Amino acid sequence: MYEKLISYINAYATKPLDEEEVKVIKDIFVPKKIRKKQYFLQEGEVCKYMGFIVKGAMRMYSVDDKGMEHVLSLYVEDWWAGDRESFVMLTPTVYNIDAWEDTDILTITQARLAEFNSIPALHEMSRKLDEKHAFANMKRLNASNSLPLEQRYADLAERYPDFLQRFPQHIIASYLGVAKETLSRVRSQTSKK
Amino acid sequence: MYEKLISYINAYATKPLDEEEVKVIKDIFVPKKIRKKQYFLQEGEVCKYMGFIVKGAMRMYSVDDKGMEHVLSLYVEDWWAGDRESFVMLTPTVYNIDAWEDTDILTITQARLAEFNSIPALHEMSRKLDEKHAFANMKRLNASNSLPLEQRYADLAERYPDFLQRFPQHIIASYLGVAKETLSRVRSQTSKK
DNA sequence: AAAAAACATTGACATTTATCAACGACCTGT
DNA sequence: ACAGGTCGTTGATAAATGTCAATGTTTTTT
Repeated sequence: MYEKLISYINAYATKPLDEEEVKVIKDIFVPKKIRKKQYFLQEGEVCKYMGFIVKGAMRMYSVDDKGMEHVLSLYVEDWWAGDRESFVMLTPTVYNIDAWEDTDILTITQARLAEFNSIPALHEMSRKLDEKHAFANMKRLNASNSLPLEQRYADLAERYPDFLQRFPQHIIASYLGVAKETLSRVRSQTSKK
Repeated sequence: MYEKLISYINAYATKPLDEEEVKVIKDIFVPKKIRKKQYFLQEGEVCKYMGFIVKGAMRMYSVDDKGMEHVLSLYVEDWWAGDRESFVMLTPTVYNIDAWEDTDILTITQARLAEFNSIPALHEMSRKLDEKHAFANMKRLNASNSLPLEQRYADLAERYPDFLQRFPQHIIASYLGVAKETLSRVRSQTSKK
């Protein structure tokens, strides 16, 4: 259960976790199971936990005026699920996160994370994650304004092939910011080439 | 010159800077002037400095295959200019930043910032900035997929009225991810109501 | 096994936005 | 003062995407 998390943290760290730290990590991260279709986070709540996905798949989405869902993030193994803004600022979230498959996660609260800032590798990872998210979002934003849909889909397929395997096309379409019919047509056009 | 930066850092800090720390800050941030139209950062370079804008206005943009510019960020007083990804990872940037007005900035290098991680307020601010950027981009992404342009423009006008004053409309249009003609038409429609 | 739900595709059509071109207003540097 | 650039607007048209509806398939549930 914890091996994945340990090696994930070490991958981000300058100095790997020592035995003592590993013990602490095992202590402060609480395992949970989220069944398919169940919420991990709901609009209006404060995001109390960040969750490291050991096994499974989840999605984050918002719901607009007309009740339409807009997928903002997809998560599979080795990703973190949660709304960092809500988590850090303790403000109510405007997003929802639910499980797309039965999912095992390791959760940590803000209080416990702050408490163990003393573990440099953990701190470093957390820091780098923020940066990584900021970049990733910036790039998506840039792409959505400058690249044709066909290319954005191809990029996604290359970069995160897992997504295409594990989420249905209408979810992928929403993630790319287009109607499911549009994605369907772009795909059929592309495959004819 | 430094007052703006000091109070900016304090605004983010749990514990304000003490005198000693203020002295250090003044030491490690180097003031620079960037004249209108000059580059602060160019595609292909590593972003060596993050710059706190004391006075002036800048923009970050990318250039696509066809030579079109896409504005990703706009900066005025009290904002940070730079590509954090490049800055932190020491990788070449794909963005350009240039001055839209004559600009005074306070710059800091990655080495010096790391060196003074010991100043908690500085560290805290840097951390929170990452989060803030990630959120802001996430929200823009969400908005661009779920809100009509008219509303996105109205939101921008309300949230950052400065931008509309200080950048021409074709820059604002690019920032919103639409052609300048489209923004022009949306504006004229809106004003008729 | 049957029924229900979720999913993907296709067609017809409406809407939004991009593109290309032209024009005039307004800076701005010399 | 004027020449050149920047800026904003408008029109005509094309392209991309959204919406609505129908259909068949697959998957899930009972």
